[in-house]
Amino acid sequence: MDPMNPFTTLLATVRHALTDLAAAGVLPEGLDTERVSVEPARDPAHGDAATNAAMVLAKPAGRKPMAIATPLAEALMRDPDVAHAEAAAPGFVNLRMRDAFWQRQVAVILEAGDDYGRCDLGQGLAVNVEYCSANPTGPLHVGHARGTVVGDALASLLERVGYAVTREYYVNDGGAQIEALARSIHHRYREILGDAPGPMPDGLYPFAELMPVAEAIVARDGDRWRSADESAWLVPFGRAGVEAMRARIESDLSALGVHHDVFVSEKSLVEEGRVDAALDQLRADGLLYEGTLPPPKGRVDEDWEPVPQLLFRSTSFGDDIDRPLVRSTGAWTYFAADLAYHLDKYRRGFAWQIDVWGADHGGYVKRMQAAVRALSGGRAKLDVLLCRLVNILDGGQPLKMSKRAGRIVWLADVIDEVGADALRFIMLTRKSDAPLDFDLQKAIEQSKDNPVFYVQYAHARICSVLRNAAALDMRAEEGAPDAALLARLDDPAELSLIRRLATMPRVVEGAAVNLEPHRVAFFLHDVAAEFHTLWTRGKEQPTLRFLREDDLELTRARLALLRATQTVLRLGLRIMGVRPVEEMH
RNA sequence: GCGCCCUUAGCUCAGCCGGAUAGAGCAGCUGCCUUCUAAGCAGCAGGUCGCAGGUUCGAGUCCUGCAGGGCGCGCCA
Repeated sequence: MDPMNPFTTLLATVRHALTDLAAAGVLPEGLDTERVSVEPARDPAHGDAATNAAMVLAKPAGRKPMAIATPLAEALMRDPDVAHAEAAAPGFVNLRMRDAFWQRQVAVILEAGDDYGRCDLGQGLAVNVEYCSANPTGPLHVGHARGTVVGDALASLLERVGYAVTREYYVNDGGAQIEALARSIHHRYREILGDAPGPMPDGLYPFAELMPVAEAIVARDGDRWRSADESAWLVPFGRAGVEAMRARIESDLSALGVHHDVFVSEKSLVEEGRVDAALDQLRADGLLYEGTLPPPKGRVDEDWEPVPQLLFRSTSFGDDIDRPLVRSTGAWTYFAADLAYHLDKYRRGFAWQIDVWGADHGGYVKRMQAAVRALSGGRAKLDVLLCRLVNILDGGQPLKMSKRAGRIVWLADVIDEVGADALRFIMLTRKSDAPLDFDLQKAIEQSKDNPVFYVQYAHARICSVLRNAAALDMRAEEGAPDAALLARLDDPAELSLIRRLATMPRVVEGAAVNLEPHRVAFFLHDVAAEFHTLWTRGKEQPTLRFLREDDLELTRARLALLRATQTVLRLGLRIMGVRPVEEMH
């Protein structure tokens, strides 16, 4: 039960009325009211809210829906907050609440302050959100932005509804890509020493950001690695590269306002024997075997050779095919290390794990979920949020990145140009599995095509009025206003805005349980729209202006509404990780 | 061939664990700046919700099939 959510209040009211009807013999006793809900009315003509109670209970009660809806409406009419209740075919009960019910929400918001929209849905349950997790082989580029922003907003959202959230980053600091990093740095190293080693070979990293790493090695070690055997420098060069790139990535994340609680190193897991331990556990459960996988069907693969491998029986947990754990080189597969990592999360107390991945890893979801189920004995759950690739545009023209040619748009550069706020907001304006265009020009132009400014403008306008109020000595008071004062907020546009604000708790809950942070962005857009409407009406009709020197009481009421709106915008933006601005430039 | 995701207005997308007459932005058209910031507002126009069945009192939403698009399909991450 969430006291800040007026719709849960109404649901309780409806359930109470149903109990009364049962006591009066209109309904059977002991009906299951689990499916009864109260939702905001889509059409204002239907009132403020509607309940499906009569339709849901018709069958179990053995009554026609309208035979329940009619007495239910009568019972609800007795509630002092209900202005009107009526049954409507095929069995809705439409509720219109008294203005005071909505006006009270302004006080609820102001009393709650920063805690508005919080609830205990999560009941303190630990959840681990792993996101970004880019390989430490280079700085973050724009392609990393979406998953990073979505993961971070999701983490904030889950915190908001009462989960104990850990933000985590998995560092793939082992394996072939680190060797490639080491070789790339060695190539730069020889360049600096004047060896003219030619263009960066395919498969290595050609971008200039590795130069400082090589320079640091020259400064420290001179030319001692110049003609040394690869086996001598591969490890130290790789370590230097990982160290430098991890620092750079953390700085990129910091510029974006993202701060992970935990970084877990894949290399450490392997070195500590955690992979062996995870596989031992699976082996003990009879989930490992030596076998040969069938070749992929309908797809010609010249190189395919049937080879017996160590396999994990993931098909027992819903996967399509069993998965290999050891490469022909004898090294663990990435999946094997990931098994150890997810077991580690479970051991650290996370029965709920969320991974945010790029959509190109979609084929990986089933096996990882199977692994988490297997390793936890079915006690842990893994959700995977897939983010589709963002189309980067520059003035309407697609911008193709090419890692081989070193044509990469670095995240830090984008943040410098458009700002972290615009970037984060735009990344949250689409469902994560929907395509998303990100146009650098539009974000820079700050034109009206840029959605972040619409919301920030609303917040800035409110701040402007509050400043003007202070200048006119019509200062908004700190505490929550009383009912008599709030009763002055009786204009339809004001009440409409209040109703919108009051949906924030259910929007936040819905966004959290469905793992869809984008809903917050759409909600804020709607709030901003209602506010801009009210503002413009004040320009057209002076009696609707917020600051009325001829009516200080009304002014105080409207300032309270503005502060409540400001609070909702601020908190919503905070979930998205976007800073509210106090004025536009 | 198989798996996952997607298909809603001219374009880009919302649509709240099924709910009443499907919404927003952009593009187009018409209005609104001596007045708290016009980066805004009001209005007009625009949709067989890919197609066909099914479940249900009720389907854009759930199920099945089909079509189209995206991603992926042993020892890359």
